[in-house]
Amino acid sequence: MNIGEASAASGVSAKMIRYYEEIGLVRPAARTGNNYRVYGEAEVHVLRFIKRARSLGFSLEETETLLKLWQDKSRESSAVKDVATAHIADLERRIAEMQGMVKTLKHLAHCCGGNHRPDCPILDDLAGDGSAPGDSSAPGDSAAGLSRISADRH
Amino acid sequence: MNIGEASAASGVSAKMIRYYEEIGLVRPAARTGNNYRVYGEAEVHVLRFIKRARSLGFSLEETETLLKLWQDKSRESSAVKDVATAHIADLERRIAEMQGMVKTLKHLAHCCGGNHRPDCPILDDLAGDGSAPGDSSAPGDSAAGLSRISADRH
DNA sequence: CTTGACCTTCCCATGATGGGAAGCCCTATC
DNA sequence: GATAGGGCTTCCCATCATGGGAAGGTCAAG
Repeated sequence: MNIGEASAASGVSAKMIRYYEEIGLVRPAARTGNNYRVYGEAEVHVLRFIKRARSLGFSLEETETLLKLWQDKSRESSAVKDVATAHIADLERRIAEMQGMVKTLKHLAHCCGGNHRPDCPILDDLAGDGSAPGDSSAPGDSAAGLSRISADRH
Repeated sequence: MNIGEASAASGVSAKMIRYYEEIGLVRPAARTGNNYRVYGEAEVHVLRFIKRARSLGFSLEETETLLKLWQDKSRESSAVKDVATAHIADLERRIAEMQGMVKTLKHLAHCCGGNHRPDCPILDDLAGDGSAPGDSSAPGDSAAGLSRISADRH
């Protein structure tokens, strides 16, 4: 199996398969005479394991841990559960963080007329108080165009 | 005000203030004779605006848009509301995605004994079927140590 | 005059992924 | 046999937002 076929069989892009090999997450693939990587069912199985772990939000580092536990037949299931439990806690923390943002934003959006008039509680909140940006001493427009952000996309 | 004071007053690190200037999110600060950046209240106000927008999860690109709207006195509040609404939708999409992960993980963790024995439904799920990694034809351990991931931290 | 705390610019790293160039290999078609 | 196309290789670069740190200039206090 070439890398393209292994990619199709595992759902991991060829680019990522090479990357996983480079960082040592998977063992270096065997090579044919023409220097092509060759894969068997076992390697594809490992790639699918990684793919599944990634889809559950595990980092590559956590995935490495899980992969080692998977291959360690004398593992204790508590070790696996610990990794999963820590990951759940991390996800829940991030979910709560984002839910807080959503709550605030929904409140602000609800209070915003969303019409042709300029008064906007969303901007008022972002500004901290209700004042406009350049009212005290500055020349006014402080955003001079995000050239690097908006233009350098290709 | 030097950059350190502006940083303390705004909550934005000096590193980030320089970066925001570099990418054009904020106007280049005035300089003193010794080439130090100087900031006034208006600039700090802008930095706080950015800080608040970031804390609500807006990207720098979205923040740029909001900043321009803030400074555009003839804006229509609907434009601001549109940005916020799109961001809320994005957050909710990501929250739902993570909640799906949590749901699956909690189910698996619930089914896992978490004891000294090796059988583990979490690993079984990641493996797709119930088989072990190297059972078909491979030499066994496919994770050869994530040297780049685990060792190169400094 | 030294020390320490600032400031400056410049380069590099993160995490996980994609894009793309330059070049080699194989197969199918003309 | 030549050529076209597609797949493979390595290598470099980009993302997004942020931090670390080096090398060197500047300033104020001791």
